[in-house]
Amino acid sequence: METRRLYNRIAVLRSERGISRKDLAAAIGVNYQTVGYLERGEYNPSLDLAFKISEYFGLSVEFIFSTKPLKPLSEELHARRREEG
Amino acid sequence: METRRLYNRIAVLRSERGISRKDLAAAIGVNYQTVGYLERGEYNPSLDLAFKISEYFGLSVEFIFSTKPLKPLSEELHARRREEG
DNA sequence: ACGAGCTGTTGTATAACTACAACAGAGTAT
DNA sequence: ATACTCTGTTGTAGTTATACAACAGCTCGT
Repeated sequence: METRRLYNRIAVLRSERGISRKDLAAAIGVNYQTVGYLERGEYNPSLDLAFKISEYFGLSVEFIFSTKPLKPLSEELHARRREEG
Repeated sequence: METRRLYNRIAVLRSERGISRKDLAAAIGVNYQTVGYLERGEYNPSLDLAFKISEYFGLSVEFIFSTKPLKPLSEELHARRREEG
């Protein structure tokens, strides 16, 4: 299968919560370099790992990972506030 | 990483829609035996493939795949009807 | 200036996923 | 009975994901 490159919000979510790659890696049970690979998009996580990340952050898989480039959270939230008050 | 075995509803969804493994495989761009492996839970899909399956059925990744054994759709729906009318 | 922690990168090795070919069994239709 | 489709299974091979070690660059605090 010609693997599509997927996009994700791991770096942002991690930074928002002020945790290091090592912390996240330990929490989800992978090597800390693996987190780096994922954040840089050098390869995609397995579905199992995607679920672990999703569970850790308490967010859906689709919120964290996407087949299309992700807009910054700040933009999305700001736009929503304008629209809906 | 000791990979967890994940559960999925691929076989049911496919059967509901009356499509064969070959049809599904062609639609999502994998070998038809791969669909068999996934349905039997012999291995987990990559996140990319999980997204393709999700897109194909128009259902969320979490609806199709789960870390815990999935209740039959019939049971879940029936229970909901009882509760909510 | 120095040490400590975080990040990016490179390299090698193993495990997991996917492709592909081949065959057997069950079911269905002709 | 024969042909056909679908499914389950086995085997081999290639690609991708993960582990682990090592090192360089950066920032921050001392």
